[in-house]
Amino acid sequence: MTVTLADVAARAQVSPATVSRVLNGNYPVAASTRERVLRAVDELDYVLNGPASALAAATSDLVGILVNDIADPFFGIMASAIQAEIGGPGGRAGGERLAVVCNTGGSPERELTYLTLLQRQRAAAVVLTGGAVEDAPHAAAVAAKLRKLADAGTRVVLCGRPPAPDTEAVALTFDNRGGARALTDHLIGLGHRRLGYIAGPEERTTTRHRLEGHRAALAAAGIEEDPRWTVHGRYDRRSGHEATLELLRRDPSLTAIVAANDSVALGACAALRESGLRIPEDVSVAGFDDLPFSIDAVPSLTTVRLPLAEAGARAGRIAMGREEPPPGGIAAVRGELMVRGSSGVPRE
Amino acid sequence: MTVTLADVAARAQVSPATVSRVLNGNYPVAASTRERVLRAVDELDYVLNGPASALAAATSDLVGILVNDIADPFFGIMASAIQAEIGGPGGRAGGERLAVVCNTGGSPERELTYLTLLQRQRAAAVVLTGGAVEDAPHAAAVAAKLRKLADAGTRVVLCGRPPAPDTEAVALTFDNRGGARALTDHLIGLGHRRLGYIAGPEERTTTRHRLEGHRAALAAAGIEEDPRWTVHGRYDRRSGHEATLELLRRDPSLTAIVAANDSVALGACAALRESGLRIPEDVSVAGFDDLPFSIDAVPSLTTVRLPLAEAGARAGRIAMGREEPPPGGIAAVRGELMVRGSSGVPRE
DNA sequence: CATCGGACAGCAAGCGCTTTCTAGATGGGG
DNA sequence: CCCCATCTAGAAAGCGCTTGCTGTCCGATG
Repeated sequence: MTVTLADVAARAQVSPATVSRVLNGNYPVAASTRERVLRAVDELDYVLNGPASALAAATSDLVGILVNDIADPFFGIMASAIQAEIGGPGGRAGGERLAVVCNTGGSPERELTYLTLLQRQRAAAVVLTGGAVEDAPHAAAVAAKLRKLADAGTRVVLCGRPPAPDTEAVALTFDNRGGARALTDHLIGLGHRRLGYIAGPEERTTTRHRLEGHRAALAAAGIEEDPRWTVHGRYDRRSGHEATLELLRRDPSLTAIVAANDSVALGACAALRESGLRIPEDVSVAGFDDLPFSIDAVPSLTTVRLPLAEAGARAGRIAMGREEPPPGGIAAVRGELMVRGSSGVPRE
Repeated sequence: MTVTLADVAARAQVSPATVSRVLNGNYPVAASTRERVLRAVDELDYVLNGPASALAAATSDLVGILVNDIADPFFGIMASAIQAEIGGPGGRAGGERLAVVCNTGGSPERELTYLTLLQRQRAAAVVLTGGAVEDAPHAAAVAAKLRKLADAGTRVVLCGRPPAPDTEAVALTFDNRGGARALTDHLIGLGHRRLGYIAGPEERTTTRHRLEGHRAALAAAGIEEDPRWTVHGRYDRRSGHEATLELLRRDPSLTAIVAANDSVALGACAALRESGLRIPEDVSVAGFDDLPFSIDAVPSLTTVRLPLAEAGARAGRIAMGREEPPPGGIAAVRGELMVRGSSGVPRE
């Protein structure tokens, strides 16, 4: 029924071993023989059996990319960059690898299951993107999994994620703390003293780091933070909308709102506008990430640009062994403050 | 080194066959035996070898999702919905499948290569999303590939993509023509007579269908189209920005601009604003797709909502054989006109 | 009490490929 | 002119799992 290596070998009048060697190209085969084999492959329309070769060679050409939310451009951009370097079809890399992205939906269990699935497939490499969940047992489970993957020869790279201790995983970490600090510093510099903060989900590292940076800026300026000024939500627009209304209810005198990311900031803008407040005359708004749509917002969004594509590309290259990992296996990727129209001098 | 089925069997004092049956659960195994096996699996931290079982069973649990651009929420939303139904970890489905998304970047060659890679992996199903390229040889090559995949037992579903003739592939097609028609009808109804159109890349089905719908509306209203009113570009914001400036240069008297999709529309809005034109007082703008950010634009975008998530979910279920394919293997998915602030009565 | 059928468990034959080791050529140097 | 180094191709042993078929044990049946 299906064409096998043996069929090709028969047609080309060589042994299966030779066909295999032609296809893998890592063993000398005479040019004439090679050509004969390739012709047979073509004529029979032969397609290598992936599982069989993975089994025999004890390695596969699968590379996994884990993302929290595939519908979010934040992850889409990174995934795209990673994949381009992994070299799926058409990539810069030579061999054809199946770069696959797995959507964890932010759930720790799914993350673990995907990791197991990739381990099961004997993946060549795995790149984990996005913040981790701050749950000790889960973190330990993930670390154990990563260790096992590394043992099995799978290269592990973390992109935009804190390092995993006791692991061989290379980590490219975003400097969320520093970016948030710079952002709030900017707002304080404009004269703001009462700043609302819409944070992400409580248990995520990204959430915590950004919040810490924000608070560090407040502390440095001698501003005592009012607990009512912080609201937690999800990393989406809707959440920003709701949280803003809540903040406004709690303290109508806020002059600035700092959001966990750009989507949240956009939701905040909508809520402010609906409440009859002008941006930035009445309230300044700031986001984080600098996704493509942020510059198109009206007014355009003040935010922190994260080099998502660059970091992803680098992670991809490291995963493929085409770039040296950073010393110590850890590198911090810095963000850049982008001051735009949504932030201004506070009223009064 | 690595733990194998045989190791587990030895530890549980049963034969490898029994362990396999416990793990696959499709053969009667006494409860006590099963428990003993599971304990051994746990103690040894055993992970099934995917390639080996795929080889032996001649099937794998891999499901491929092809998208044009993973960084575009249009595809992200569909992919997410498909994946949720495929049942990757945590999905509704029972078995654990590795749902993987492959980024073709809109390139026909990559698309083909990914298809081959999936065929090589003996994928259980493949879902192709997004418009196809209108190139006869390529279309034929894809059709041939899809036929081969189907022959090998891979279920093939097209989501938001025109049917592939002579193929067993099930197609869930977006009614781009109808949506575009309704959108332009709306604009004409408001009184617009000079409408610019920013189309997508020339050779894509989606581009052509939307443009045809637009032109049908013009024709029905007896409006003769000026060739200068159409500009082709890519499906991104930047393209919308450039194309709008070009349209304005060609004919400053345009009162409406219809964009190939929402991202393009946003770019158009930015360009109009920079040119000192108000939306919709001076120029109305319309998009397509109704992505999440469209409602947040200022003014919010008049567009056509495509039920991306619903269509993706359905495609996923069909791919898993959990839902009957539509009669004839083809179903049209209709869009819904969303009239918002960016469209209004033309000036003068 | 002998027999029969059902419920489990094991044997062993592959699945299609890779790779080590071996063998046959070939050709150049001593 | 023979031998050895160099190339190239083949034989065959798995890789780790699934599954058809064959047994075995046991309670139920006549």
